[in-house]
Amino acid sequence: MTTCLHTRLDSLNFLDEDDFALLDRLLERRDKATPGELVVVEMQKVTQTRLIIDGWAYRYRSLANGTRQILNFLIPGDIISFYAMMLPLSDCGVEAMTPMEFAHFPVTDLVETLSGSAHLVLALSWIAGQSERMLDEQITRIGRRNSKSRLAHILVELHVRLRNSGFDKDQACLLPLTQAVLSDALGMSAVHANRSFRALVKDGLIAREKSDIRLMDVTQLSRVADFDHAYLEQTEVPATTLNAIEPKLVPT
Amino acid sequence: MTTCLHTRLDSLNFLDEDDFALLDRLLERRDKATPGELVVVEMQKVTQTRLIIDGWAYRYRSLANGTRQILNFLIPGDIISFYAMMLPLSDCGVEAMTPMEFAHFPVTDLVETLSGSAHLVLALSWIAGQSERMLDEQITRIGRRNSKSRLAHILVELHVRLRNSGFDKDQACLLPLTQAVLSDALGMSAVHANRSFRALVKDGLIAREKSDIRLMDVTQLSRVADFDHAYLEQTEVPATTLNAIEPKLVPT
DNA sequence: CGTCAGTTTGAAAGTCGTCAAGGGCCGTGG
DNA sequence: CCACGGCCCTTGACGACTTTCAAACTGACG
Repeated sequence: MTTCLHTRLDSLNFLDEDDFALLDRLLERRDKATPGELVVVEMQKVTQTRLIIDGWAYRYRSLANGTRQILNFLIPGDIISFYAMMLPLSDCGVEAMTPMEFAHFPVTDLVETLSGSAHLVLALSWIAGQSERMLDEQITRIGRRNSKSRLAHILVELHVRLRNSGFDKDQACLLPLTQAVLSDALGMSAVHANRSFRALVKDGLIAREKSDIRLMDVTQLSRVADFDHAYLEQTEVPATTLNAIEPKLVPT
Repeated sequence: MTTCLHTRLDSLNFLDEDDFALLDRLLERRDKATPGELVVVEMQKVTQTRLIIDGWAYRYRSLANGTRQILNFLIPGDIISFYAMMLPLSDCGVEAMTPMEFAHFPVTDLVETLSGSAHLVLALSWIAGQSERMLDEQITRIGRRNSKSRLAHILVELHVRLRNSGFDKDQACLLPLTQAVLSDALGMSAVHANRSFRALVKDGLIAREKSDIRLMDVTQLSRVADFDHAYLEQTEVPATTLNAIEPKLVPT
């Protein structure tokens, strides 16, 4: 049962069979969610961490004025409520966008598993570090890009993330995003999101396919978005870091 | 030598003397930076992790169009380049805003220290989790708040963070921020930042003090900002999480 | 065939950025 | 002591970008 998480972690090239065995045991219990379902409720206690096997969700925050901000999108291979072990009260909600399947486990199991393998600590820290970079990019996108390039940018990011999780070029060009969802993610009104959307359609860069979006020309989209691939690069963890933990695993 | 990090971690109530001893050994080597100095350069290899002892900095990204986005502010007790152990190429720069002092250590020392204490792993994960929440809030701020409440909001956040790091009420009301810096952090033009600033001054909520900002009425500012204190709360790590690692430390 | 969610469009109003010019404070050097 | 430059703040006018409101359109589905 190879998941998208396996695909991402494989590229790190340092996890051995034992690590994957520990991981697999953690991922045994499965669950499902339907579109619109709240996987995590805002301001509520969270005791489970989840790994997305299939389907899309988003993490969001509601504001007092009735609007909401989507913080980021969650796709297969992403972890939900990773920090729940330290911060059990969720500051944001998670809503399923498509039918979903995920593995779930109590946070205590996660802690136990992590204390069993320094390799896994590193691997999940690497995932956490990548998510932080995506938040950085989300901030930059909303803060300093105009609406058209904002839209192009997030589409390219999602495409690249899908590719990194093992989807083929074609699959990674079909995104289950409505314009209302995009507007909440990009910090703009739905009407304006539509206008930016239309502009990209007119340029032949994207197209609507039912209620999905198809990327027609990723290269050109990257250019419009001024997209810098570096922040999502599947960089290797440096050997020096790995050496620093080996002595603890195999005491001489 | 009690640092602001100690103050923050003390409130967690689960680190023992040995943990602090390990930590202190990590923090022995010190260094300084002057205002405007680049502590971390964008797109360059990072081999050191730092802990801010004193002074302010910000983390930022430059864009191709010549603008930049400040991602977050770094104050005493904050860690710089925590993820450098897994992602050695920095995706953002860090610039000193005031004279700074920090502890610095090679990332390998950090990895070694962490593999020596599961408690410290949790403690630093807790710090990392908090920073992620602040990034969430930064996204929400820029995406879904108007300029006046955006400004009020970040000022209150910085105030609360300073209090959490051990500064007294008065110290935590004097922030070394120029309007140009604020505008880059809030995703607006310097001119517009000034207008929002003036509006808050006129209401008597803030005042300029040389090139610093003084908060005159934090309560009222919180109201204007629609500030929700929950995301910065110094929550305790749940006992169940702590229990989950104990067996590994003291095998029966 | 009606409903519903999602999309599309226009017009008017509001927010925000750009350009340009001027002011205050402070440290340096004459 | 004063002049000068540099950095930061301030303000007005104008134009660009974005939101809001309102109405209509489309395709999927029972």
